[in-house]
Amino acid sequence: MEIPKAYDPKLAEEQHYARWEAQGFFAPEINRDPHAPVYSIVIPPPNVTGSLHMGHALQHTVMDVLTRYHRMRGYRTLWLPGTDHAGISTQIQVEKQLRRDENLTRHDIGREKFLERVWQWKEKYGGEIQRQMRREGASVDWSRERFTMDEGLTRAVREFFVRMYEKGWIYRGEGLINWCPKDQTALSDLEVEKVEKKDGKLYYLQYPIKGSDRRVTVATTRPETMLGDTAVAVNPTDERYIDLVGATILLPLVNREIPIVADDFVDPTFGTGAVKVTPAHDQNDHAMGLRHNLPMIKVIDSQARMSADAGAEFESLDRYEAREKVVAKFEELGLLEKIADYEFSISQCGRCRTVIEPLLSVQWFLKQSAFGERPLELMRERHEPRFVPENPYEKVYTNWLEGLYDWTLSRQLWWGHRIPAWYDEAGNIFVARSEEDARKLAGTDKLTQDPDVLDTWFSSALWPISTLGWPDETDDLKTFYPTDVLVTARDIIFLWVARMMMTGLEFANDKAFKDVFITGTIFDKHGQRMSKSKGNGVDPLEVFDKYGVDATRIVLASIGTTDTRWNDSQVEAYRNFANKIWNAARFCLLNSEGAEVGKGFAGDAQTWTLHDRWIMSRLQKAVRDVSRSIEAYEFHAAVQALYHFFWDDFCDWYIELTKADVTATEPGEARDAARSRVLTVLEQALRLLHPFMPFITEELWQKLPGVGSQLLHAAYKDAVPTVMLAAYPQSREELIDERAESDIASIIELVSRVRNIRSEMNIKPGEQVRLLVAAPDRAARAVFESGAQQIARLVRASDILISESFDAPRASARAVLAGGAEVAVPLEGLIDFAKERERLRNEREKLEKEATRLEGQLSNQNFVERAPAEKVEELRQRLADIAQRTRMLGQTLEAFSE
RNA sequence: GCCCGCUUAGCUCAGUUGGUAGAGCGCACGCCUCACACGCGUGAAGUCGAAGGUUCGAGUCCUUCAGCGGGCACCA
Repeated sequence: MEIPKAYDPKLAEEQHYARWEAQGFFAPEINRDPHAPVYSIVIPPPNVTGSLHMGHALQHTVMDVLTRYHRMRGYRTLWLPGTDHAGISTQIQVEKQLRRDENLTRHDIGREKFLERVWQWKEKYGGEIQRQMRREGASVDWSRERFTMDEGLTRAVREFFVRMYEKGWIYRGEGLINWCPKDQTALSDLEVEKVEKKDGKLYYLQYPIKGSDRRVTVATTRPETMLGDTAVAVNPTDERYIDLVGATILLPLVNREIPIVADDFVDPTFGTGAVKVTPAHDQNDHAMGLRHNLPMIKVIDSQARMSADAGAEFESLDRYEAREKVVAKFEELGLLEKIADYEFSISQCGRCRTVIEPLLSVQWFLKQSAFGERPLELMRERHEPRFVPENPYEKVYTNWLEGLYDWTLSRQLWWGHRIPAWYDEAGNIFVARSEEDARKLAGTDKLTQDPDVLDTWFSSALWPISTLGWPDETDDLKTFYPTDVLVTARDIIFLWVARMMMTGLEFANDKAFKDVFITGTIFDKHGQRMSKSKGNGVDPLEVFDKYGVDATRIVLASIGTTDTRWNDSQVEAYRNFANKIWNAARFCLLNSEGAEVGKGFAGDAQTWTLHDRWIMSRLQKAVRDVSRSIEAYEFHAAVQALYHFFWDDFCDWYIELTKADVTATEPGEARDAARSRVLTVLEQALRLLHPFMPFITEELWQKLPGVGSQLLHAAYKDAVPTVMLAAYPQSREELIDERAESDIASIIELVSRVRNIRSEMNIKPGEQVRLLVAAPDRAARAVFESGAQQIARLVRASDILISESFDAPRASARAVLAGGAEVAVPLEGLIDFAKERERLRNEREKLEKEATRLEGQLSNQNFVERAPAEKVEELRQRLADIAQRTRMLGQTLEAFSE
């Protein structure tokens, strides 16, 4: 068999995915066991405009590991993919294209034509991320792929809206909302980000009081809004102003008479203690306006320009121009007291970073406070969902649910779910599942549908149920809901995670998912968040190209929930690991004649060689640790267990220990058995690795002699053989053999000590040494005797003499092993006595230090009395062993010094 | 202002019931040893952010502080 020396990931990556997909391996229907347990995950739908970034790759890897693991465990497994229509982003993308290619705006071509364009765009460019997911090896069920604007999901959205409206939780009303003047739409509070403004200014403006010479000074960061002031507020307890409450102010520039009102909201210690009130353009002022029944004058329009109500002088000025002009006017009038430097934070659009304008307008809202009760109850009573890591996310989630406010649902966009509300000519509202229903309700055909669409997160909130068929009671919904885990990033816990919980509990009467796995954030190597605008993102596709998908995946899996700085060297390390796997398999395959997976480990374990019993014992422990770790979402631990089992136990020791048997020139039963065993262990390791490294494991598994449907999990027994449907190994406790492990451990220690001597004494690698081993303990001696040939091979010894005690030549390098065995390497003419003495002294020093520490601990009465007896005993044993070894080293050293 | 997290070897990170500090990379030395130089062997390297406390015993529990990073509230 021709097998290249180095693993080329491309070959495997190009072949297997298409075959898996075509064979239907990803769909739950592949599972033929009617009683199989169910495991399901819905993907956080990436934006249809998006392309893969590291965060996706991380989430997808975690989901795929879980999916593949459970599939191999025989679960009826569904990982459901899909994309989000991403209202604003997509609309803007298409508008840009329209402008670039045809110099048209959406208004030029009209709503209907524009939407056609968006759909065309989606068909043409929307498949990018799906292609990239195939590259990742994501084992999603493409037959169930969904898009948030699909017919079924659209129906779900309308159903959601209508039911909430009927319940009175959705309402239409005037409110002060976040308006993005660039995107020309309302935004929910969650889509707004606060940014510190370091070079901010605080303007102190003086307002004259009518019928008095006094002036009240107010401080503001937005002087232009004074044109819309309808009051000045002071704290009722503020003695400076108490006599002014009820007085009238003559508002400069506009000459409006406005009252001074008293309101607890005002902090007397801030600014001047007097606040200008602009109810139409500030959240707090709006609340005060409602409390005091103040007029609400809109002086800024949706373009962030001053309106007619701002006065002829200011009308149509940009808000910032207006600001300057207002300040200049105040200065002219001698009413500008001062301008102070002031740091504060401004709200900006989360998408385009334009400064938000609070605007008073009529919108649709959802009363989330009512909606949040059941998720809170679920957390309090059943502690669900379980967040991984629990800290700090459980608290973040809970705190948010405890302080819910109304959600602005409507968006002044064209691309999205149209609000299912119609108006008759009198302006009456009819909310219905279809226009037809609305007509029936209204008793007229003359209806106009609300032009707005819903916040994209409205449809996202339904994702786990809508993708499974809700509002119909489909089989999928019955089978796969609730889902097992949601894997996502921390920044959408409120926007999405909490809301899915709300809708799931409301409509499907059950939680949307049992667990929530919050992935870590991947930063660049300087600790900066990766972002498009900074251009510091690492493209997963490039990493795939450079190091292979499997290597990237296993690194991502071990990142898991940790915030980490990306560095390629880790991926390189796992690229090397992949190559190690490749070459271990290469070794097995080059020596596979007469051998088959599954053979060799038949019969009584006691008839196997020591190293066979050892590797099987190690394998069981690895299997146990890996499974446990995956189930606890501790992927890092799982990866470590796999890495060290494969590299250290299997490659460094097992293959080396069995090599002589496997590569024996004489064919025969013994050689066949040794070859079959190494193949069998390899095959099990490939299965264990498969969820993390799907491509290389499939590539190699397919090459192994003896693999076939008998290795598949019973639920897939009719399927075409593939490692992805093989049964995930289960730990067999009866094969754990502590005796074999300690026996091999002593051989490993012996080999390591001799290698150390060779290295320290500068013995040329090609040079053979003689080895003398003295083991007073009969059992230990038996172990060394049985492993003599292997030991000789591993330390390059020409011969090895094992006895109860020895009288080694003086010119020998020596070491004392745990348990009191001793080893000597005669080095006639080669030994550097001074160096050997130093080596031994160092060794003794280390032991003595340890002994001193142990003695100290054991002579502490408190310790002996209070620590558990077995702990004390353990330390005594250790001390005894060390004392003996120290003595022996001392003797050796003495003999040396003569 | 309130709440939370992080601080362990030069770098990136593990360390889950408190009981001899770990990995990978990097570094040093020696090796193309018949699976693998994407490799093999050997080695050096940490007062576990600081100070207290609880305990026979603390990287691990408690308190305070410092640096970094989150979340929430406020921001006239």
